[in-house]
Amino acid sequence: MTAPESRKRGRPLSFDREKALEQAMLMFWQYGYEATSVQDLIQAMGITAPSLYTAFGDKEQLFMEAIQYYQQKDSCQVDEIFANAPTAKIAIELYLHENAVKLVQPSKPHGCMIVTAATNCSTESSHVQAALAQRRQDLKNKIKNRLARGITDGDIQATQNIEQLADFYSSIAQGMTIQARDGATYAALQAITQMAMAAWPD
Amino acid sequence: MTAPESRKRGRPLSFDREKALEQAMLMFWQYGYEATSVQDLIQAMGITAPSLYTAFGDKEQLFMEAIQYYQQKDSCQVDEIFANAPTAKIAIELYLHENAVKLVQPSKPHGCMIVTAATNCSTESSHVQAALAQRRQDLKNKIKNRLARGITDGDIQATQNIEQLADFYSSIAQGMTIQARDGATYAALQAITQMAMAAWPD
DNA sequence: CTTATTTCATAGTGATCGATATGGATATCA
DNA sequence: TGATATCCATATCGATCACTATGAAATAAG
Repeated sequence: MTAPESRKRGRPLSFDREKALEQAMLMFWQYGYEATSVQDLIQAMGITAPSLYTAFGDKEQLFMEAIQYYQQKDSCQVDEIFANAPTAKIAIELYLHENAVKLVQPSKPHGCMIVTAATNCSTESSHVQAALAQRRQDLKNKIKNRLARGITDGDIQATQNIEQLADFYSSIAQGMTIQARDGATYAALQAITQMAMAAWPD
Repeated sequence: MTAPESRKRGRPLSFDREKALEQAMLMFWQYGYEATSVQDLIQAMGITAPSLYTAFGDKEQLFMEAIQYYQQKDSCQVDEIFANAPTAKIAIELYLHENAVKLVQPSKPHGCMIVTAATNCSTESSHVQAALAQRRQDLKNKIKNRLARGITDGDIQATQNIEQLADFYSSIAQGMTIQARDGATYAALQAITQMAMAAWPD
């Protein structure tokens, strides 16, 4: 019962779709959604405008795919980190450390794309802005859930306000992004991580 | 030796320049430099395009004036806070508290304009971006100087790394800005402040 | 008054924005 | 082979971008 080898009918793509997507991601990552023009994109991707629109829909759909690609390739694998960490405190610390690594990758834009790629938006692309805000909320929820597991596991006291803790540590990650954008080194980001962990309520 | 009462010659301005500047600031604050069009500006300011260009130069000069106006009217008066605080720790705590107030003013855009107004910029306005980065650096230097005074005053141990402390607390302030943009309440921001102060090295 | 100076309102500048119509080129299918 | 499907290249769409040329209106100086 194997599915038929349904190969596509017409003329095949003359470019590597994933490589083109990666180039688009790098542009959006560095300049943000609106400040990156379609002209900029097709130049970086090495294709023509009609090719972009047939392969990716429009600028917004391309951006959404770029965001997805970014989360898969260039951001923290937070699910994995949280699942494997033995305690909530170690989970947060490992996350912040890994975050610091991702924020200052050599020959990549600095900072987190989810935080920076759609801060300045006109009303026409407010739903793009909202989509990124949702992803930031998703991360905060993941942090909160990991802290809740810490209470279940017994490594966090049940009296702790995990909502406030989640707010604090997601705020830390976001502050590190601005610092990275402004030229902070990996060492400086790790120092911020270290200080943030000093605020942990033991 | 008083200067002569040099009144301007031609037709006087038919609008309140400061009120127009304030409206422009609000637009830039909310949407950022590039995403705010001149059309948006003149509509909010209630003037025509030629009036804008005569009174403020061009879009970039208007933005720079708006930034200055923002720092005078709607951001923390950090110099005053730092000068009057008895210790470095109290100085930082008062600053973060006051920052939280400014980040979620009712009927004003949330978050700090210096952090958010030029994150997504094309290469053409990279110097606008650089100007805001410089102001963020200025703030970090002020924090560092206040911490250095703490060592002089004897309320911080001389062994403390004030560079790292300044990085951390400016990172906190910037993280709070993103939280405010994403809908954090005043109480939530104060909780972040409280946790950040728990990291203070006593 | 006349003259000089500055602002105002109308209208429109070239450039760039995101997106596409058209038709030829290249592939699979029968 | 012919029919069908998809992609590529050229050229261009209307809308919007920041900005301004033109001339009338409003003030001060002489």
